[in-house]
Amino acid sequence: MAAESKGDDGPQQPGLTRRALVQAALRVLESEGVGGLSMRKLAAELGVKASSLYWHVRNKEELLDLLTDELMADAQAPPREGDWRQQLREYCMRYRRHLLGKRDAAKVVAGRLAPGPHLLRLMEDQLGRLREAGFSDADAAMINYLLGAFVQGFVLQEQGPLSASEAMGAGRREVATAAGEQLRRLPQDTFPNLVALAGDLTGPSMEARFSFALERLLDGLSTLLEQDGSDARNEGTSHE
Amino acid sequence: MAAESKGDDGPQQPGLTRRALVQAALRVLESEGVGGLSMRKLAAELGVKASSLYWHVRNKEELLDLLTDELMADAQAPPREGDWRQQLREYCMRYRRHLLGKRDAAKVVAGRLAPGPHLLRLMEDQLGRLREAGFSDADAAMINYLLGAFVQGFVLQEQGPLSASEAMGAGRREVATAAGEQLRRLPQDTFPNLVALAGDLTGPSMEARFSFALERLLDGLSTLLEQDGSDARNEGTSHE
DNA sequence: ACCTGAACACCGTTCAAGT
DNA sequence: ACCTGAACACCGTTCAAGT
Repeated sequence: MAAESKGDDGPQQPGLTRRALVQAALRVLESEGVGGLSMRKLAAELGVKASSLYWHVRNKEELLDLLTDELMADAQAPPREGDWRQQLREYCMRYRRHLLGKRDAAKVVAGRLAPGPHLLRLMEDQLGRLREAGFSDADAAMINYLLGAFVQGFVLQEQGPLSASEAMGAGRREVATAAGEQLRRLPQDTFPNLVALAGDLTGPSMEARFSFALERLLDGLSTLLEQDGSDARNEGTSHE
Repeated sequence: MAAESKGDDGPQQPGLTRRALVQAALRVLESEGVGGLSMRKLAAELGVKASSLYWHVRNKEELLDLLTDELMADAQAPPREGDWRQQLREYCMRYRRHLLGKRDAAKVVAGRLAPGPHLLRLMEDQLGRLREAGFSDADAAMINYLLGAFVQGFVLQEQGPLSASEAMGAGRREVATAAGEQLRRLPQDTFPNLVALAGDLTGPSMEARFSFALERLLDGLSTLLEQDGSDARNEGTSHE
């Protein structure tokens, strides 16, 4: 597979492109997970020895940087329909779905802000919508960061093993109800709230948790627009 | 250091307690970072061979579960003064400071929800305050989860290398201004917003970003309380 | 310019064997 | 019951050497 499309940036085909490297990394990630993504396996996927990779890439960190951007390659911005709130909601829900769709994506992306071209494209688009909605420049920049961190952090928890010792074995639902039982059995005099809210704490799906958090966040953002609808538009707080 | 206080749960001292194991792991984490925390180094810290550890702990995952809870051992709930908003703000800021204070804490804790006794203590306390503030049981449970995920996700980004290839080398400030320059140099016709907001995107400190996000979140939570201040208190939405 | 071979200094985990 | 020795199957990275 992966017939080498000769691309538009190189004069000859040296057998191994950075592009090919990253694509192969993507395949290994999908099939082996982040724990199985090693330089040696990646080399094998490319029919080459591990030491060869270091000609194209400084080290594994750099490879992961490239991979991070590649993970965003086919992410799509939502349609420009509805108000800003609807659009931001769609942005976050799509981003979450996108990350959930690629194996261990959140673990790769996790605190890796190195912005590649694919991410820049999405940032550009989102910033435009935020400014059109009436957010100040400073607020738009903050919101853009905040939403990314929010979704990434959330999916990280969602993709990781719920209770770590149960990494393999039981499904999420069983683990959750088991956790609920455990909470209910706590000593009621020292943990009255945990006992009382055992069901509320362990019942909601990740879907529901995400949705709840997102709506709260959007509520919070809307208060930024409520004051001044006047002409002092792009002079919001300056966050220095 | 670490004279073996004999504790209250074991009849004799077998030389190696789970407690001692975790304490040693904490020390190795502090001195070597999460990348340097290996079973072999941990064993060495305890004056023992790596294979011995597997008598006390199923595998490294379990060790990290225990470590995760131990990282919360000396976390403190904020004083009960001010309104709910002030208290929740303090909760989040303290949690952030706490994680920032322990090397690579966020990376260990990251999607590891296995709740140990220390975390349970904090949850119990926070849930109590949320209910007293007037949040429904379902909302209180959601908020408790949400705030934890929020702070953890945020600190993860903050503790990781900003731009990954610059893991070592330049300080955060230089990296940020360099990123700003890079944004400003983008083609203005395809990235007008990134060019215009380059300063707003790269200027704010992590402190400011966290603060902004937190206030937005708190704004969003307060809208949950604005409707019904009446008697239908603990009958909020049910999030199933 | 690009790739290999061989080595270095590591990993997590298992399991028979010791005491 | 608790710990060790030795092994297995891996890692990331370097660097002289090949072509």
